[in-house]
Amino acid sequence: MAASNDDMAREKLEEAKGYVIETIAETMDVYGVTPAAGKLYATMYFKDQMNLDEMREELGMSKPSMSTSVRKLQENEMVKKKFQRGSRKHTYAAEKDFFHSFMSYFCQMWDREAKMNMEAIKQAEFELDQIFEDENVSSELVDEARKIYELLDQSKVYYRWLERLVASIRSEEIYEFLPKDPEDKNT
Amino acid sequence: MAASNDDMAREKLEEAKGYVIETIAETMDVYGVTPAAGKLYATMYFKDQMNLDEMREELGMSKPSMSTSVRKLQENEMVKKKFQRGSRKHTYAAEKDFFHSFMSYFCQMWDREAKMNMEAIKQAEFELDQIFEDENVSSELVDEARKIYELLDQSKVYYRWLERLVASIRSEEIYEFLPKDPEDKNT
DNA sequence: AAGTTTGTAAAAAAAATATTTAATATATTA
DNA sequence: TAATATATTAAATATTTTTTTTACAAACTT
Repeated sequence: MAASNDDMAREKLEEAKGYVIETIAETMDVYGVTPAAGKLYATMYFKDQMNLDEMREELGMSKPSMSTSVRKLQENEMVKKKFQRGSRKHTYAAEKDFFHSFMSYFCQMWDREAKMNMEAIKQAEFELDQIFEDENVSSELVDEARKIYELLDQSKVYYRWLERLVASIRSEEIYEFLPKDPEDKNT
Repeated sequence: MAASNDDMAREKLEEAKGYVIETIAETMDVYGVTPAAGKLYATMYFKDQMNLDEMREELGMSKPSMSTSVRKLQENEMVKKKFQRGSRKHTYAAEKDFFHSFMSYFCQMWDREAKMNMEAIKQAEFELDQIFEDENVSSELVDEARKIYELLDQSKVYYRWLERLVASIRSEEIYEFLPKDPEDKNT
């Protein structure tokens, strides 16, 4: 009868993992990954490490699909490659610290958003300045240009804020304002 | 010759807007919208308000496409419907405060992520507890279950943090730690 | 160095998503 | 209330994205 208890326990254990795997996979779109990559990460989350063949086996998908998914997850620093001698298979481990994944992904996104838009605004301001410098332009047009200029100027406040947000997350300063675990006196 | 100067100025003005429109559209994927919706928002950003026909005209797309895009943008609170009497056309205005869009979109996403995963973890814990309560389960299996339990317990720290982050953004407390505009003494 | 295993790139297929056309519903005005 | 204008839904089409199949390159082993 001991085996039967263990069988039931095993089933419950797998069910427990199943709930979480499914939900992580479902919410991984927040981190901009495909369903396959989401499912893969969620699966790896409960494993110590996996190689491409184990992934293919576990998810029932092709190896190149695992290869691309794992690469995408590496870009977001949600998966790390483990160097292990003795086997020629590459093995990978899921980053289990969600704070790290959060930082890596959103900082990357926001950085890109801020930099690209700041650059575009700079170009736009260059054009607008030429309008302001030309004394023969009608005042209606100058007013219109000034309105645009002010709109862009205002938006820079946001992009600069985004950049400071990114910096405070990367430096972990943000956790002084918003502690990871307010109960825990150690963090 | 005055007209010529105005023509040149007009061209520069449109070019200036063009740079910014293109880049906003390109970076709008951060806010999880389609290219069409991104382009639409970027276009509306420089307008006071628009109706569906003007959108279709401006972007050269179909009206239902504008209808769906505008609805998606409304979900993220990036566009608001303007009630105006006299015309039976609905008109819409872009939210020009990027802080508001940031809040609306990310809080929605993170809220969903935290709530769904917390719920899944609760279900998983229920299953695991049954294993712990059964004295006939082998110690190997109990250990395995305990490892999972601890992993999930640790992840709750992150989800709770996400919830507090969301709350601090919605309440605007975050701007006490990270002011919108550090130069400006008014905000 | 040859043979084998593993990983990735390129091309093709499949699936998912977005867009349009056509049809319908809703709302406004007369 | 009927006529008309506008918006939305549904079905079909097109496009994009994801996944797989196939082919190739790199790395390890003997």
